[in-house]
Amino acid sequence: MLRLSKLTDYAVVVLARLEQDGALPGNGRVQTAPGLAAATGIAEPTVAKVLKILGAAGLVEGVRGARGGYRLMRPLADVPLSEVIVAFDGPIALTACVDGGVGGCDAEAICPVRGRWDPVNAAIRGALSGITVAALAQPRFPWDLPLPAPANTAHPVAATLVAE
Amino acid sequence: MLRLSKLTDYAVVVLARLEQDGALPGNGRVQTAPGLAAATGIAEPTVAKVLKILGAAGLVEGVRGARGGYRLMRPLADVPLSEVIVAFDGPIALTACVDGGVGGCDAEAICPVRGRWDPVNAAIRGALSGITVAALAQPRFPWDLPLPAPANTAHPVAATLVAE
DNA sequence: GCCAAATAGGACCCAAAAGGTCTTGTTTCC
DNA sequence: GGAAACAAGACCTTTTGGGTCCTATTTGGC
Repeated sequence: MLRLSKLTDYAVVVLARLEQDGALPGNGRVQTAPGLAAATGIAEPTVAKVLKILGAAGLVEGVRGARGGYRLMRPLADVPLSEVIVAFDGPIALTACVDGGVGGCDAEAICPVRGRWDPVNAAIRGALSGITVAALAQPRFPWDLPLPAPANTAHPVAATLVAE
Repeated sequence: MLRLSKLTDYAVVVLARLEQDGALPGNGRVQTAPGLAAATGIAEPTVAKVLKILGAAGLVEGVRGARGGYRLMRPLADVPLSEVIVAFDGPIALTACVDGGVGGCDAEAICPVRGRWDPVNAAIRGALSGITVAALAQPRFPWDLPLPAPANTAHPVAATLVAE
């Protein structure tokens, strides 16, 4: 349905809560999975699963043992939304037969749209790379956002497309 | 998985084939569902289903009876990709709790990203509205594309994002 | 007037994927 | 040594999409 998984949505909420609680790199603060579950209203096993995936993606760091917990590895202003989506939903591609894939489609010889989806996928990727998780979580007004670090083209793009 | 349904993919192929066969408004030419199935390699019942949905969306017109068939109602250069996606996948929205939806999420009171997904969805919609079905089907080189009618910003956007 | 061809519309079944929960193991602090 | 918390994986349940089939209706040709 062109929807991303619920876990991705939960992940954004959890990440926002971690930053709100000050569980950032540098200081020693961490936040436990049960604590995040209580704060966000998401079931605790689900929060644990989300944090594990975020840890594997390098977005959070787990501290084991008593008084352990999780902390962010980067401020959310440096985390593009696409990175979270890729961690939970896999590579961003709208169709299977894209990005140079050769096998799998038995109508390849007569398919008139072969390879044509690539710009579409690139457009989606770009749009999602240009929005940081911080932009979803904190500010009250989108025009107050700091521009993301890698691509300064991101913001004008979003602004243009919103006016669709 | 941030994928659109296979039916949407089939729809683009079928639409492209219809235009290729000259089943356009104005002239009397139509193309039958079995004929399209043979030409595209897609199973005939599936093609029939795709055509029914396209007909309900106002993209193709069915002519009943013997020597009947389907024809396009608009040239594909006037059909934004988003229109096809909406017909098969429903409204383009990455999450459930967007666009002013109030009920359904029991953590609404404490959710820090409430309403924040809207610009993201708008960006995706805009990107998909700026690409026509004709752009996916016919040209050999993307820089030869005619600019879509409603929004001339579409092409620069895609070009920028491809360079991500 | 009858038959064949083709769309219209819906119901139905199957398979795959996602969501969520649980269990076990490991680490660290008190 | 015990408790608290993360780490990793297996498992089950539910939902959704994909695909097929059936019946009704319409129209052209004989």
